Amino acid sequence: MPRHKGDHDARRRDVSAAVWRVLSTQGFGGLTMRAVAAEMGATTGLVTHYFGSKQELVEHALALLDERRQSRPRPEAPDGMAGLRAALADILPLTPEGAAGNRIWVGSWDAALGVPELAAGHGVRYAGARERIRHHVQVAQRQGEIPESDPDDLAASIQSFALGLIVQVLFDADAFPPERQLRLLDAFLASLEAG
Amino acid sequence: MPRHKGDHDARRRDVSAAVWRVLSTQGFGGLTMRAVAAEMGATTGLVTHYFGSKQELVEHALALLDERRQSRPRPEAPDGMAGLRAALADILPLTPEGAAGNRIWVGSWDAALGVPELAAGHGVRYAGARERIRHHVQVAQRQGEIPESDPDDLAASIQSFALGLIVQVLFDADAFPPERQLRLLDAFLASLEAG
DNA sequence: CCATTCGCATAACGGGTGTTTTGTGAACGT
DNA sequence: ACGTTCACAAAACACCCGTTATGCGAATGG
Repeated sequence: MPRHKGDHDARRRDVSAAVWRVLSTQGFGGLTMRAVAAEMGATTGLVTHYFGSKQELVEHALALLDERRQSRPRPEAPDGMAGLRAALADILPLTPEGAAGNRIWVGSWDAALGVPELAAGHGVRYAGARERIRHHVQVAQRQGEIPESDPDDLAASIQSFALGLIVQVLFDADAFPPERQLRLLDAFLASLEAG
Repeated sequence: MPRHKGDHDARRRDVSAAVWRVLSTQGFGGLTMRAVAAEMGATTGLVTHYFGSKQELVEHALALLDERRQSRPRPEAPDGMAGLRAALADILPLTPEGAAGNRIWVGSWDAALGVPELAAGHGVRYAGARERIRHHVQVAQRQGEIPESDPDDLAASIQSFALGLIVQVLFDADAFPPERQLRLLDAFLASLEAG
């Protein structure tokens, strides 16, 4: 008979948080059962108690990456240009937490590209993101904020810009403080409006 | 007494090529001495004979990445907009070889971000790339091809676009055939000209 | 020819990995 | 009060890693 359901889930979240911390400092190459255990001052017995295997643990971490992106506090998400700007600003590593998430995300690429099935999963994810961008683009075009041109290509370009900016920020945070990130984003969006 | 200097160096290149192949398929997470040896149908004894340690082997592989970028056949590299387009097109994964190089490059990010010293090295590299882009931008501005605005920001935006496009191509090659990559690049550069 | 050196296979070593097993004290139901 | 179940530590397991030693056939040079 389980003591309390909440306790178990709460502890599981603790382990999950430790995984998150290890990933954000050591990357996937440094993610080991013992590292996670040490991160919470415990032994591997605890980790395997809540996550049966390492793969399960990694999958949970990757699922969290998605989850956190989707369930962000999205105060007002209008369509069109304003919504696009909000969505992109939400992705950028403007805060330490955002940087950690992006660092983990970028770090997952090496392992993902090595496993076709994982790579395909990422590919689908990015296609979905482009789809959402495309929606904003089309609304913006309908409202006359952006001149008419292939919305798929525009969406791909916009996501290219955001992804590449994230990578550069991770490798040179000093050169890309939050205000510059937003300035670059706004300038890019303005160039879209000018066509 | 060495048999022939050429033989030794040639064999070393063979090992290096095997490392390249392993990296482009398994990533850094799958790069092991035994994997390299198996890739050339040999044993780890051969690998350690030509590269004393794994670190030496990895460093050689990363040095190759830089080398290949710099010593590309650069037929005509004018300054300004044309040179910028050539430089960016040269980086994109338009061919299988280009895709392999970029896949290895992207794959190195996880390990690099985990070691501050390596991360700083990448940061410097990207700053250098931005510097080169900035040069083209300033020439283009002087020639009136691009309206005046902060060249540093422009360079950062341009590199963002290129980097992000590379990542998207790696994860969904079918959606980004070479002609679309170039079309997106040209459209992006055109939007710069329009300001 | 023969001693030497090279090229590499073979195999061992210590250490780190994911996983499994075992043990144990505390909390719970009855 | 007691047997059961839980949460976790402790330790053992087999495996894979990078590295190092050993051995040996073939080529080389005197």
